[in-house]
Amino acid sequence: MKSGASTQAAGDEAVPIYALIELFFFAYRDFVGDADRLLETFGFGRAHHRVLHFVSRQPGLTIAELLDILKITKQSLNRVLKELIAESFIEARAGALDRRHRQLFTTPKGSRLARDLALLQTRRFSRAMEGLGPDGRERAMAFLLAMVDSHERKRVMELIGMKAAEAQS
Amino acid sequence: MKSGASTQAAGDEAVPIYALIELFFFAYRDFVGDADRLLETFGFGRAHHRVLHFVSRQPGLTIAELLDILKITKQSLNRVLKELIAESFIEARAGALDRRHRQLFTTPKGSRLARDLALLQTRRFSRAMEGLGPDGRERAMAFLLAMVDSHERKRVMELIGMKAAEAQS
DNA sequence: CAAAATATGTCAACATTACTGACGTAATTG
DNA sequence: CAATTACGTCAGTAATGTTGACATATTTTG
Repeated sequence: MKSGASTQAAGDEAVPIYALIELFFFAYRDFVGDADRLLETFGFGRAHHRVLHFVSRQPGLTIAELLDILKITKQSLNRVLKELIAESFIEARAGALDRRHRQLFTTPKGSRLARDLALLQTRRFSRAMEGLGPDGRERAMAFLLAMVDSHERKRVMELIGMKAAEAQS
Repeated sequence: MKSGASTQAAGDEAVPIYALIELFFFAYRDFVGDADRLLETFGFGRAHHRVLHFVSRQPGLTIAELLDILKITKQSLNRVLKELIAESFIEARAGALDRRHRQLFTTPKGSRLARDLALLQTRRFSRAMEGLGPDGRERAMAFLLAMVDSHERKRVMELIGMKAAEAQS
């Protein structure tokens, strides 16, 4: 058995990489914190943010498609979606082809909030990139993509419009 | 005004970096998912994980110090801590110097679970690193550290035992 | 066309994790 | 000994998630 290998996949002598575990925890906490503060001023939480984000990114999304992305139950979605619709951040129309479906769209007000939230988070990324050299962004994307479950990776790449070639380091 | 700058910090024409936002979201979801599944078999949640993790990393931690790391209220901490103590994953002893303090330690059982959880997450990191070239780990750490709030960065570096020199790209 | 399947909405009950506020107790400090 | 500190606990509330059951509108199928 090779000792000191970089992968340390063996079950015997593996040493936890505490630094990465804790960095990921703190980085994500501060990342979502940006959005949390803005959402609070509207009386919204993270659940509202996720719904607003994916509807704004994929206008015309149906309830079923949204549930599949968020992986929550329809009862759970319904509460936050109802609030977003009641306060005119999102609009639901009967499906164009199949009227049983409801297609979701952001209103101008909803689009603006979604964009403001995304820009807050973009700002944190941009600042982080400043100290990371010219290929920092590609490297960060490759790292994050590699952290995603392998069977979900293709779907995530489609969602973000990433070409397969960009995935390689 | 410089247009097309890589930082795009200006308020006018900034374009959200959706790819990074969404990758970070999915990567973190799958990362914590590993631990969630193991914790479920013990009837524990993420709150228990965080407590167990930091106590195992810093034996002798007091309640106040733990609250400061987790940034939750003592009432919130108390419930999960009580369960972890009741099921002998964590032990609380009166403070060595000041008996008002309670110092927290993991039991052998608690250490084992903490280690298993950390190894699950380490495994995901290790696999991710395989496709990222030899300096993937340093690059990932630099990226994540740069994503942390600047005023928290020093403290996080101390916690993970990172020297200042390693922070530069 | 009637029956079945599909997409969604809704009601009820419950769990986890967080919060605020108030009060109690033990130990230390001045 | 009085004040402060560290912690525990009780009560009430909120956000987000769950399961299960049932209603409604629409489309598809036999």
